[in-house]
Amino acid sequence: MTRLASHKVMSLVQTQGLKMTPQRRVIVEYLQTTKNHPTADEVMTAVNRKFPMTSRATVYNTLNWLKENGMVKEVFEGGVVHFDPHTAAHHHFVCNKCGKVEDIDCSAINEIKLCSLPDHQKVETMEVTLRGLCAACQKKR
Amino acid sequence: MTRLASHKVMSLVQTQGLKMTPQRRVIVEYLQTTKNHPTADEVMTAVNRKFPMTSRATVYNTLNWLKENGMVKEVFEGGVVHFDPHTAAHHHFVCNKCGKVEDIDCSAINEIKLCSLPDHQKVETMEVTLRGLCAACQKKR
DNA sequence: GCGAAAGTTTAGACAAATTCTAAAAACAGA
DNA sequence: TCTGTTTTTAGAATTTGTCTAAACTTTCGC
Repeated sequence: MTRLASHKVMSLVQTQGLKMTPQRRVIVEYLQTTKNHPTADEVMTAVNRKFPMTSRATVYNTLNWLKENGMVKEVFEGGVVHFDPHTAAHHHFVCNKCGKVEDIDCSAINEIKLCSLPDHQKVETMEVTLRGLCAACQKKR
Repeated sequence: MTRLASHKVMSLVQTQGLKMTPQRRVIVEYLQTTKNHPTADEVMTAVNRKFPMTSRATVYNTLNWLKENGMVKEVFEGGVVHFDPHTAAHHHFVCNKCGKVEDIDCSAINEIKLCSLPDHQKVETMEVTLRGLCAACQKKR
């Protein structure tokens, strides 16, 4: 369940000769504490609660930088791009009704066995997306 | 390997009290024959070869209507939204190098067994995304 | 601490993708 | 054919994301 870790961000900043700014700090903090997979817009809103002048460019630059360095993953669910700060191997559950995306621990899914692929592709990683009804939407029925 | 079937579209049209127009027919035909996962823009271009006046709105309306009725799936590849007319249960292989997406037949992946989910979500469908190197990119090495 | 060099942020312009709107056109049934 | 409804169309509007140049911070040697 490895989440985005501050010390990793700090060492990235150092080894790349970058600077740690308050904006970057707040974006990383928000990603660390959120339970969801926020959209760029949700990150924007959260950051603006602390720094009302933060521009879209800063949010996108920071998210893209984190993404390029493997600190967050981009996921597409319900027609919208989300950012997932949970980068260790894991899977997703998407609610067909409310669109919410939840992390599913690797251990919940038994070993997946592949038969040989038709085109002999070399598989490096695999991820499973489950779809259905989340707990909350089941109750609403 | 079920692909978008005309008779299913026809019965959708009937049960929903809609009309089968030439534009809808051409969009469905294009989706049936393409080997790829086209973007909305590619569908637009294809349809305009037969009906040069077809507007964006019509293309998007039709694609969204097909999507809402489960006749096509929206997939996100290389930062762009594509439409996948191949709706029977199947999986995807994404090349980490060239970004190409290939359909993987269900039979290539053995039964996936779920342990009980932490939050008791009700799973309806599951799909696997494999990532690695496609045949072409392996050769280029 | 101070100041210079480098990296960063900002606001707004820009671009692409998608949705919305109002009027014109096409369809299906009487 | 007439009528009412559904569709299509062109273009405007919105959304999402990128780019730019000028102003501003951070870092680091002094």
